[in-house]
Amino acid sequence: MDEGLRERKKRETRQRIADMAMGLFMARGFDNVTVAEVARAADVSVNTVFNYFKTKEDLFLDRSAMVEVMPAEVVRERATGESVIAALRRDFLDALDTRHWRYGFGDGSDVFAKLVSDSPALTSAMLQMHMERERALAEALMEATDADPDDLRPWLVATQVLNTTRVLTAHAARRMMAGEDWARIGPDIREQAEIAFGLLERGVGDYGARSGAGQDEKPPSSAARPNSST
Amino acid sequence: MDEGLRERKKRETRQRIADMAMGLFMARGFDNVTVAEVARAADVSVNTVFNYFKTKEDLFLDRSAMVEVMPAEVVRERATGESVIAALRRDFLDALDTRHWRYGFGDGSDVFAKLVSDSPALTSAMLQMHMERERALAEALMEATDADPDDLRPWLVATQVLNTTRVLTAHAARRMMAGEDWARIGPDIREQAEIAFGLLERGVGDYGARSGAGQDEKPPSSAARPNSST
DNA sequence: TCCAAAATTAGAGTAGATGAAAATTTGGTG
DNA sequence: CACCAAATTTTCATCTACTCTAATTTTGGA
Repeated sequence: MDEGLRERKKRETRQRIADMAMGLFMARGFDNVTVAEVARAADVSVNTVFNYFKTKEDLFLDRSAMVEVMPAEVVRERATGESVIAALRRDFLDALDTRHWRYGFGDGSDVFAKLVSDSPALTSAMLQMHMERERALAEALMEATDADPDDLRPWLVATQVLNTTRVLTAHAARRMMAGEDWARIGPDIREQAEIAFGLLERGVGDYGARSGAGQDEKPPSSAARPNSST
Repeated sequence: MDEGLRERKKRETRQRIADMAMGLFMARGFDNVTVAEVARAADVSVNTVFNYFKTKEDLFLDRSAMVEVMPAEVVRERATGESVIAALRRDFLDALDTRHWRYGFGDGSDVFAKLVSDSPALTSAMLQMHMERERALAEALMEATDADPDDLRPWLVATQVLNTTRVLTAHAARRMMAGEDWARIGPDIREQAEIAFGLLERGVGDYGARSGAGQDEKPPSSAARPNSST
């Protein structure tokens, strides 16, 4: 009773389309595959494809769309006394250790990333998804802090933390795509993550301040200065 | 000798196309105007339009594309002893005072913003431009700090500061679009900008940390705590 | 068995974009 | 001035994503 034959067939059809699409995309790149080809491969009409997926990009993003709301969830479920940054850092480092795909650390994340970076359309779609994540996180932060609508801090914190993880993820992806071994990448990313979240928590400070002396090369000033909390 | 007749005509044609396009977009919205209409209005063929502008979006962004590199320039030309954040804050506040369009504070920026927010295609194009700005700023920061390619701090700082200004600008635009008077918006934005750049410089800290007491509402802790520098 | 709703398909059309080959315009030269 | 070669524009043809409407088929249940 839970799911009639009709519902099941629909789900199967949708899945078949998505699978065939992904297969073709992997083999030949997103832009080099037409929706018509996907339809043929899935043995349906083009209209049926667009019936299940609003755009061609959705064929690719289908699953990853579920990750969209996750940072917001992490914040909502954080422990008492845990700061927003602490919660998100914990989540990020956990994903790093377990090589979870929610931050692009999964095993096949490199081909995924290459597919995206090779296609302007997909890149654009990923950006939109990123904005959606920001919005969701900002809303969660507004709830969490009871901020009034004109307080921009939820939006600022949301964009800062999500762009931080985005930069970290992108860097990891770049190195994975270059064929580097995860045994080397993982620890490096962790190190960079500590720095990155440090910048977030304790601020950028006088990063890049020009002084007479040559302390510019790797400013240890702000990033490394532990001046508050924990 | 500086500019032959040929060059001048090209420039004029390009300008005529862009002007006609902008006029139509303003009047009827970006998505409701076809390239064919723009071509007819400018009295050229569709292919000529695409000869001058790679995409329809470029018809709209033409000029604003020049703003793309500006934050990077500001950093490159900052004074000795001035930190990156300080330089960009100075530039931002200056634009705020003078209502300069480079941060969307110009007089017609609201219609511009409305046009963008009403069109998914334009919104997407703006996001791409934002990423390009980030890349340019990150490169400038890499130069400025002599960072090696695997140091992510330039990228982190770049994305944080540019997204900060983006949030501030977006908020101003929203209120301008709502018809609010600049006399009210301007000072508010300045106030929010102080908070925002403060978060950047001194860090998010334990923003949103849940404690037993009810100090969550507007956490004065991190944002307001002057714990380092200047 | 048959009906009504749901799912799929067919068909026509729009818009952005690309490519190549004609046609026109332009700058310079004999 | 006449003419050539290069640059510019136009014309024409084509592709692809996507939309809409009207058949057509499939399905669940009476």
